Amino acid sequence: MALDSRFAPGEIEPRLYEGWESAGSFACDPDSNATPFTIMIPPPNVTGSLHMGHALTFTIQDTLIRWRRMQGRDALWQPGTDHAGIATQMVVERLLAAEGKDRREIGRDAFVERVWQWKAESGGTITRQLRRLGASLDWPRERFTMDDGLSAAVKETFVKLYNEGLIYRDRRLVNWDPKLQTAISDLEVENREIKGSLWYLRYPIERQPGVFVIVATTRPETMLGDTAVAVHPDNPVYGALIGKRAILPLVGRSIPIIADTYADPEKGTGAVKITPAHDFNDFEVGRRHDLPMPSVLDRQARVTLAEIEDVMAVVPGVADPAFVRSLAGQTRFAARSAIVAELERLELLERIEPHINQVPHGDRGGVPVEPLLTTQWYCDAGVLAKPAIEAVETGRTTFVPKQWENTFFSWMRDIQPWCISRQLWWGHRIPAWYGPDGTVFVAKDPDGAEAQAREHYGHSEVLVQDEDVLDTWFSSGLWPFSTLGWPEQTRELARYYPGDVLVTGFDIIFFWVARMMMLGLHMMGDVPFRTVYINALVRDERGQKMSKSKGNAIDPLELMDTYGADALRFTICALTGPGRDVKLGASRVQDYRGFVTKLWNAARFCEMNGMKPDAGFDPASVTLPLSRWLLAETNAAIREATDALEGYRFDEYASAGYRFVWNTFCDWFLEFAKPLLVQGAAPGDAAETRRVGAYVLGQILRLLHPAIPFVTEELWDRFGYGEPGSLIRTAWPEQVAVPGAAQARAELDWVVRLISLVRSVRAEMNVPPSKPSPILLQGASLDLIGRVERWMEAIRRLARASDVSALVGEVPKGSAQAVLDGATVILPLQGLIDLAAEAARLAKELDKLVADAKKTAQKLANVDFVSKAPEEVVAENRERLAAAQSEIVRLQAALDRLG
RNA sequence: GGGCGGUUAGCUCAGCGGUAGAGCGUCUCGUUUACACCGAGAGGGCCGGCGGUUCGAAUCCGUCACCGCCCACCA
Repeated sequence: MALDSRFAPGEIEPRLYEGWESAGSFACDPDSNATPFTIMIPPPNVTGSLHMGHALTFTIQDTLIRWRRMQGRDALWQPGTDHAGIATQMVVERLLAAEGKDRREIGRDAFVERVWQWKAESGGTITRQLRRLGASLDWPRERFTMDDGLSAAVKETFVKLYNEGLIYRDRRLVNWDPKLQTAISDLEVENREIKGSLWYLRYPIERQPGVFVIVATTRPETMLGDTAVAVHPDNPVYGALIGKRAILPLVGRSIPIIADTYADPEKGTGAVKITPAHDFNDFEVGRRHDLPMPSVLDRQARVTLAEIEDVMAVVPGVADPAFVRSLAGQTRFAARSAIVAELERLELLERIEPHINQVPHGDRGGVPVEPLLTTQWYCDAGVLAKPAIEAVETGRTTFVPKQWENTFFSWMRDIQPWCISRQLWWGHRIPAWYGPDGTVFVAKDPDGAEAQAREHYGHSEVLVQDEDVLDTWFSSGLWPFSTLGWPEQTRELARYYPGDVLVTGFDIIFFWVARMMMLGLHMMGDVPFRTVYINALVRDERGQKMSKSKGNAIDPLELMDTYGADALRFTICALTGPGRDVKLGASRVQDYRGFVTKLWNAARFCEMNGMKPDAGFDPASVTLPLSRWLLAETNAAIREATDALEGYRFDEYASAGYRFVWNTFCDWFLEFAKPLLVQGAAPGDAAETRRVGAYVLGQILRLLHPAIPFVTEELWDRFGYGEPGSLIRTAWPEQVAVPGAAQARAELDWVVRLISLVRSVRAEMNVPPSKPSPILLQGASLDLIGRVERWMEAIRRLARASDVSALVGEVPKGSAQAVLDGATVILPLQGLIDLAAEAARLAKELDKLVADAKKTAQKLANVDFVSKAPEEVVAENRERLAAAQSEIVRLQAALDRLG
């Protein structure tokens, strides 16, 4: 069965994954008695393909779920994808455009059909890629936010919230994306800094020729819809104008000059134009003063004059309706230029200042958002937020790291009504129907709506369903329970809700986490998950956010092809500390690929030396110090790894595994084992070493399986630790009782330090490895001499020693010397070392020790320290001083001998 | 404008009251029963600045300086 000289992820990984999947190894078991452990996948967009952020979050989730599964929990990692309304609709619209078609041409039903068709053909990309990563999702349970069950959950929720008055229709200003021609929520708006201008406009005061009120604006094109100028009631400059009227230039409309505290005397000129239909603040001012709210931009953000036509008037030198009419149908940008030019011509442009402002853009469409007055469906998030806030305050749900709770609170405590309707075709169509007179009937299906209508009208009526669909996040918000069968009361729902951990990025705390909390608490009466682990954001090697447009995105699939999924996964674990972001480049993955190779080669060595799994192995039965030491170290590694995972410290988990495999198992255990395994070694020792080596390798494979499932499973199978493919379901390692552990550790620790010391001296003195030297110990106890006897062979090999013995007689001339605990270590190397260099080396060591001793002595001479510091700290310093002093004596003697 | 992070070895980051750590890189040496995707060794840091608390501060508090992020209606 000899292992190949290299681990070949390309062929091994897919084979193992198929094995696990077909064996049902990822499945939860609702019938089991085990405690459930549930992670709901944040459903990736069905249009998506795996990017580095996915690789990170899903690696972490898979590591957690595999670990808990090994701990014997009934683990459910619920898979699925999101229909992603806008994103998916855009993808299919682009396809249509390539065929020269438009969705309006083919009609709603045909378009939706087309999207389903697209989903059937291309929607599996992301799930295939998740498999490639090794994600152990319970695939037969895969759900889609638009499938029948989840659609039923959406309708159920909508109807309930509507009946409770928590969903309602309202006509107000909404963020409108003119490119996609749909309303979007506050969260879908991102501010971009744009270098623009601040235009100062002169609005003539009525019947006072030559008198103007000057207003500053960043959006001169909206002036067509101005219905007032506001000044602060205490404004010293413009206060006198309150109550008078101004003439709106170009339009000729007479508008009042009103007093409103919104107008800040410090900003602009202190007087502000009010355009209620195109600015959120102005809308509020308009409501307070009962102003008209004409829209002057349509759904494509082109100028429309229908609502101001009747107020336009010719005012020579100020207003010219003919000019205004020429703007109709122009884009807001064209209209801006035209209006500014015209105002300048009329000498109504006071001045222009350069100005940097934050311009709201739609995050999908990428064009500036236009506040527009429309009727939309809203969800009363304020009411739903209260229990969600309380749940986090009382710790029913906790965030890791905890600081993210502040982010959650700050948004939830100031939450705005959530606009849930979208003017799209792809999504959950709003279950509302309208009668001929506009009466609204909300029901789960048309029959329900008709029944309501019959009751309302006393006879049947033709009803028309609302054209709009729901915000994608409405259905995602139900994900933690809709995927479990709700509104049906399934046993899965009873068993797996609430989930244990939600793993996600901070960027969707508002979009998704908050909505799940609100809807989960309201619909299910309990939080959707106990813990929210906010994972790091992936950045490139220079710390820049990865994005396609910047061209700095690293493709995880490419990395997996080159280095294997395990290397990528281990890298992610190793870099995922408690901080905020992870800088990841190909070179890091290459580095950690070395670890996978190291493990593979260590296993090869074990195999070559006949280390075979033995189910009957009893760790308590070992007698060799090496075995006992290794088992004690294994215990420590198990504790560290388990603690790290408990605390979501994936970096510490990875580093505990890394250190144990590389520094403990390979660097020392295998090296110490070599002399025990050669021909001629004591057969009993060889047998025990093989057994303990095989046992610990097995523990290593278990310990690392959650992070690097493929290479560990492959080795597990090849060695025959269990049935092929069984590691994934094998118990997580527990610490074992090791007799004589403390003594064995003390002994091995000393041998390791002796070897390291000799190596260090030889290297510093440039002694060629081809020139072994004896090691003489001066002042060593009988106990130490005993150790030396036991470890003679290992010390010979690893420290390049020809022999090790107690010093008899004088120290040979020209020896290198060092101090280890109470003994002087002497390497007779006459002729091989430069005595001056050796003297310098010893002097340097001595200086260091003297400085250390002095510092410690000073500390101990400080009365405050001795009286106030804890007893053990004082004792520790006393020991430190004593040890240093004894070492100084020995080093000084060694230096004197060199003379 | 409000809030949150960060500033530790050349690079990437741990450590968060008891005399500075890791990985990678650098330099030197090395092919010895796995591994050169390797082994051995070495060098390298007034822990951003300034104050304070403490017997003791990289670690706690204050303050300043940069860097990054989130939120916000500033004409």
